[in-house]
Amino acid sequence: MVNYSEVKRTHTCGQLRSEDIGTEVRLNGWVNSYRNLGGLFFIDLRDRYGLTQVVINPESFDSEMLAEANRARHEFVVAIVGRVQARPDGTVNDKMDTGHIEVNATAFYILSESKTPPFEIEEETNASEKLRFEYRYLDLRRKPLQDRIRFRHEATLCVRNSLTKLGFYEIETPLLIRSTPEGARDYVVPSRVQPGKFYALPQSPQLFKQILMCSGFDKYFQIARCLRDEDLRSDRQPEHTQIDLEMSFATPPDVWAVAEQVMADLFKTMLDVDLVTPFPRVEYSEAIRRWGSDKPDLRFGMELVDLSDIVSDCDFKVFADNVQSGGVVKGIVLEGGGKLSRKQIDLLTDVAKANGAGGLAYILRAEAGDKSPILKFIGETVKDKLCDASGAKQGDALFIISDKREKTEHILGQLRLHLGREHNLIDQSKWVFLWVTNFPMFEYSEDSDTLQAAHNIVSHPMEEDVTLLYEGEKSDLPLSDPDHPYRRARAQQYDLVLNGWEMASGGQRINRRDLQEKVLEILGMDQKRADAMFGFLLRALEYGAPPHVGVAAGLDRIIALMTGTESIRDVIAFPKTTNALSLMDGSPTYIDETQLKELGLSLNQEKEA
RNA sequence: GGGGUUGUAGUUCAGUUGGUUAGAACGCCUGCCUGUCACGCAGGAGGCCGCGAGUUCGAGUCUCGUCAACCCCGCCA
Repeated sequence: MVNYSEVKRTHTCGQLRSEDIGTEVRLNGWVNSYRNLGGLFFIDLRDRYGLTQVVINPESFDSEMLAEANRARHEFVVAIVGRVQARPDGTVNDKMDTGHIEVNATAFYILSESKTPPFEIEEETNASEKLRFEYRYLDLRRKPLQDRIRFRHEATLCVRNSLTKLGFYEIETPLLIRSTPEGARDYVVPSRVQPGKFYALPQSPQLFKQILMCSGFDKYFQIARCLRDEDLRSDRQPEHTQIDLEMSFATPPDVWAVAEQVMADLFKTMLDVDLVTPFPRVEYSEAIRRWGSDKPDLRFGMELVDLSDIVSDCDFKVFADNVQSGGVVKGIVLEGGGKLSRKQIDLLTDVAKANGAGGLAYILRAEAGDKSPILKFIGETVKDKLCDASGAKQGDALFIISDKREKTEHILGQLRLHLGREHNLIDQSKWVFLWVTNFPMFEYSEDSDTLQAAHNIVSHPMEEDVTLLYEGEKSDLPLSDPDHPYRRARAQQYDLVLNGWEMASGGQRINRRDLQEKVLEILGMDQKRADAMFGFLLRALEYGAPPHVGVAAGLDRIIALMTGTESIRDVIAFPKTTNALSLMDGSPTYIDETQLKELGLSLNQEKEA
């Protein structure tokens, strides 16, 4: 057994260049590949910094050590001692950063053996995620993952630097907090010292950062872990990381400027991309109206066109009646879509139906003439008007949805995205940021006939809409009516959207107890319950709470977008599956009876054998 | 909670109408090979066809259930 301190590396595997020729070096690393030519023997040694070719010449090697070198296999950890030399003419490898040199080994030691890995450690693997998650330590050895983890570190550092320069303090908030079961489901942690009671893991540091504002910490930020017990997606993990920040004596434009500065620094530092600030801003209502989404992807056009007026008294009852009863008829135009086949149209209809549409009307403007299943109902005149109004020209396709306003816009928004992707209308090289502002305070839930916070219970109403919160209780309108005062109230609440992804969300917070209580009341929370749940915040608001405003940005999504991957699982070292399992450590697990007993818990469900 | 796709060698996949001994590539093992870098050549080992029932003379293939991975809807203030 070799004494490691004697063979510890002097250089990394990505370091050596032609200037180092002649230097005596020691390298440590993993055997990335080996090529035994029957005597002459090559090993590519890998570490996080790169690859270096080691050549082993039997003539300069004692037989014992040669046998050892022959024993080396993929992923063995080895140490070599040798001299850097130029590669012979014609054997330079331009694909490698270290391709002009090699290390001529004089000694070789196996530091740690490896079983045959379950999948090959190479740049592009086609191993399933299931297998990659189970052996995440091997998956993480692959260059794309190494690069993304490095990128994430540097990006996070950049964010810390930017915010520090802007005068923000990084302050940690607790992980064990009280459960406030509004919104997402909490992960809970039983207390041993207080049997029967539970902590919750934070869905975000929201309330604590507001308390910090009350404490006078002007400008706060945190790279904060947030936990939500909800179903997963490729862009959702049970634990994700937010760049969370809050500032006092400020208004939304102040926070936008900070967020824009952080993003601009980040994109300049990491990608050498110059972002144009300030980012465009659009009101929520306008975003919905024009793109059918509160997070529109503006890398392509295809805006929604309102066609209601044209069809309000046409002979096609489906359209006319819908408009008469308060619905809308809107459309989008696919340029060059006039030649879509029946089958393609059927698929689009499926997309529309999956999003709640009853059907999908269309007009195909082909050379042979306009084709449309509704032509016989609407007639030539109305058809021409529809085409004119929507800008559908010869060769284009116009898709039309007729339903209630919200539903119509939602369906077309989804259809727009689908078409954008399907027909490659999205310029992948673009970074299009957008602030969507003035979200509604409340959202109506049809299931329970109640209102819910559209984003967050602490959002301050638009100043001019505060009175609506007090008019609402006197209103005769049902909550289901979009004209109810509560539903007309807008919040000083905004999202930052990048390429159709919600990247950040924030708002002006309520800093008065009475207003906060009013909002909680509208959300159906009586004073007692509000006090039990949010009493600590309400009390803090009674002792001089400064006006404050903040934002939280999803770090995982930012890194995913910046590194060009669709899934945030690719930028998290140890992600969970869509069933919230960690395949590597096998969590979650059952726990011992003694552990349960200590916590005062019993299961009402039989354990598996 | 609902819908979809998938599950066969270590890995990625093929496997006909239900029919003899389930194939390929890569990886792995052995041998040969002194300038390879996707090294090459020759040979070899390797299978609970996810799991459990059922139909059938006979199931990788058909049916039902179940588990898991991924995708979509719901959900995610």
